[in-house]
Amino acid sequence: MSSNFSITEENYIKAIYHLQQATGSVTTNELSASLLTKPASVTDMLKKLKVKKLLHYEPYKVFYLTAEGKKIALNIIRRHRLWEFFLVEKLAFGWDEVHEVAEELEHVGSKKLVDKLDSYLDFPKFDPHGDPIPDVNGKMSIVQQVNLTELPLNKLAQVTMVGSQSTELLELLSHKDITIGTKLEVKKKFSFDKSVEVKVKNLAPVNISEQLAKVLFVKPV
Amino acid sequence: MSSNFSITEENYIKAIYHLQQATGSVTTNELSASLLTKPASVTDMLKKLKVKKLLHYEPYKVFYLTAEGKKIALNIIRRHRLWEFFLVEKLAFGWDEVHEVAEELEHVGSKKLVDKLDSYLDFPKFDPHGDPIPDVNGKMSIVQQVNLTELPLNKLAQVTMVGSQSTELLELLSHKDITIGTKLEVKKKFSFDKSVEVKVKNLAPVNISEQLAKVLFVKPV
DNA sequence: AATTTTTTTTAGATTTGTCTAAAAAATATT
DNA sequence: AATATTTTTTAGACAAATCTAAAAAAAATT
Ligand SMILES: [Mn+2]
Ligand SMILES: [Mn+2]
Ligand SMILES: [Mn+2]
Ligand SMILES: [Mn+2]
Repeated sequence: MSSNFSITEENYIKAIYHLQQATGSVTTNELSASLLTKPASVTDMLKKLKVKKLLHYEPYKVFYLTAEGKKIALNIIRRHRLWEFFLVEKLAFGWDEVHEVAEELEHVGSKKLVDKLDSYLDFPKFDPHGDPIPDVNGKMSIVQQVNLTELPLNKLAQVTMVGSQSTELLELLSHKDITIGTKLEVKKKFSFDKSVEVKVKNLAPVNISEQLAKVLFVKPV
Repeated sequence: MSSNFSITEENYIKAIYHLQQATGSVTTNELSASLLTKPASVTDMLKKLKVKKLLHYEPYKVFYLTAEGKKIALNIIRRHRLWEFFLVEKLAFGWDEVHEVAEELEHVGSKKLVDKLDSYLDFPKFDPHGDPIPDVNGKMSIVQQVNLTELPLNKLAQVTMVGSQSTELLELLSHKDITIGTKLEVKKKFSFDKSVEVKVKNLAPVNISEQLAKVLFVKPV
């Protein structure tokens, strides 16, 4: 039994979910920008999602998912992240290559497939980018994490999440020998360019630019 | 890079391929029956596939895929059967449960995904029903197989393919301890009901009805 | 060879998701 | 408070894939 919603509807639901994580609600323009469609198309879909009781929506107001809408969003995100995990762990994809493929796989709705995949992967809690994977009930692990720029000096911490999935970021992190899970300490902060000197394991310290630090999230250990 | 064709187009292409395996060409009515659509809808799509140079088609004539159309069909079939293999071998699906799921997964077109999946599965040559899996170049293994009803007495043979994917067949075969690969010999043929007595391994002989024998294909070893 | 039946195509309508252009509402600026 | 700008919605059109009903062509029957 595949999902009751079209691929298009699922993509809207997921996009609304992600956007409303920031402020609790979304605007037409934000959503149209995020989906690369025109605001007029968004309005059409909002009406449709309202009829299906997935969205709280009144004309000219901000909108947000109903409890049911959120449940469906979490299920799509579950599928997306499980497939990303599969692609990296089993098929040896790089984490910069998995998003587009997962964007398609996430729409295969068979519950049996998803739950068996979850079990096969040993119920992973985080995807290759460090984002939490909702479990079969939609529950996700919350990690008490901070941006690397906010980590105090000499406090041992572990990289938990990256804020970008670009090939360029992966290249840079590979070069610096940093992945999700890497333990590090900030040894020095330079006010001139806001770069930080970081010690990874027992290796020589490496310099991390402000731009890089901003996309690295860590959990003190 | 996903496939250039819509899911609908892919389903038509694949259906045409399977139907033309029998006689080399297909009719509008055959195709509409196989896809559960109306003949008028089929005609529309035939014109579209002709424009895309995937189909040899003239109004009121039988039609068949071009070389390009066949290539695309084989690629879809490759994806379908690789996913079926994955579902049975890795996710512990029964072979009666995989078809519908593969029907969706086959439309995820990423070449990298398919080739990596193939490699991960160790380049399987046959799917769980014994159907050959096209390789990356569209080549399939041909098995010299005959229907069980045509196997001579006392000739050792191996089950290579099943002609149905129903739960009922799987149940019956499991009960008789027969799967793809099982070695057996026909010991006796009964003309009254055309059933056959078959010896599997060193077990006591089992009786196989005419209906069952007709969906079992074997290769003499 | 003419007629009937079956098959296939055409014509026109419908649904989903998209767009552009214009109107309406909300927000910001003077 | 009036005006200008931005945001959102409406109106109408279009492409893809489907349908029903009718017309045309092919095949089968008499
Ligand atoms: Mn998607
Ligand atoms: Mn991810
Ligand atoms: Mn399909
Ligand atoms: Mn199969």
